[in-house]
Amino acid sequence: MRVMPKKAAGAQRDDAIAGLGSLESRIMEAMWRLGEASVREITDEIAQAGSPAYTTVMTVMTRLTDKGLLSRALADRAYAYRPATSREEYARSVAVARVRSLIAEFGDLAVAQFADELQEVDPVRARRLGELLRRRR
Amino acid sequence: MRVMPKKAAGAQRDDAIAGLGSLESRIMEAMWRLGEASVREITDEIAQAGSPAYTTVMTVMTRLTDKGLLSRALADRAYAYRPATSREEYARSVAVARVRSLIAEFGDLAVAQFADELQEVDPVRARRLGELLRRRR
DNA sequence: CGTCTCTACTACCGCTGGTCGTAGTGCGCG
DNA sequence: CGCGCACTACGACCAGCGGTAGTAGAGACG
Repeated sequence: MRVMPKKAAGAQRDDAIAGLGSLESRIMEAMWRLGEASVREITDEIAQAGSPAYTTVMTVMTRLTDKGLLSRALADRAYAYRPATSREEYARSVAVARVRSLIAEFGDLAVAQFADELQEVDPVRARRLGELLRRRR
Repeated sequence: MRVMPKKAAGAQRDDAIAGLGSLESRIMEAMWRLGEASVREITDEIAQAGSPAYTTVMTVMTRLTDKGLLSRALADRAYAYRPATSREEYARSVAVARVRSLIAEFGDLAVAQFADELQEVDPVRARRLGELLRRRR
């Protein structure tokens, strides 16, 4: 059939967590909140804002499974999904990747900018980092 | 006409600098190397690897101009392009953006990971960062 | 058996970036 | 003076990603 271009799709890269799209983020948030859930449950859970269709949620959850962010197991008749990693672990791994590529790509510049930025934005954290680096040597 | 799918296109996000595509990167590198150049000159300059067609280079250079990375001025009959910013400036601005979003998104986690990673990958730079943070307070 | 629900499959949209062909335009040379 | 060459403008296609969703098919259940 001719799909009605109801709202105009397209990835909008907005509030997204880490390297995920906006819906992917919302779903992961819900998954971390619920721990284990079916597509139905997630659909209901994120129903307040923008309510995507059941099948949309399913498609995205399948993609998240392909990406290794969710795992699924048959329970009853529907799949029971659960996060493959904790939110913290995920955040950590993304942070590590980001930091690593930052240092790899920019080297000293990254270090200098990091110092500047941290100093400006949050001197307390800057102090803390100084401590960390001092203690560790 | 029906375009021959000669090689299959699609952005491949490989060796790319910063937030640019691979061809965009190669072109910017060449531009920074040459300082000022025409589409022809850049086409020749990057001709060794994968040699994109003249019009491909032109299209991408136009896009880079739209993005504000290049500026152009009519000289003789062809446009004379030049980098809008130095390589260093560009790298700096990208680094700033990356650092900023890293800190904004991950906060303490970013700081901790940065320290860890730097320590592991490059203790010398870690020491330098410690210096930077100490001196600045 | 008909209905409901869930999954699998398929497909479209918009955007980005790589890849070009074609048409139009202007300059210089024969 | 007119033709051809070089350059630009425009448009188009391709592929991948992420959001969006319809349809078909299979199993559960009344």
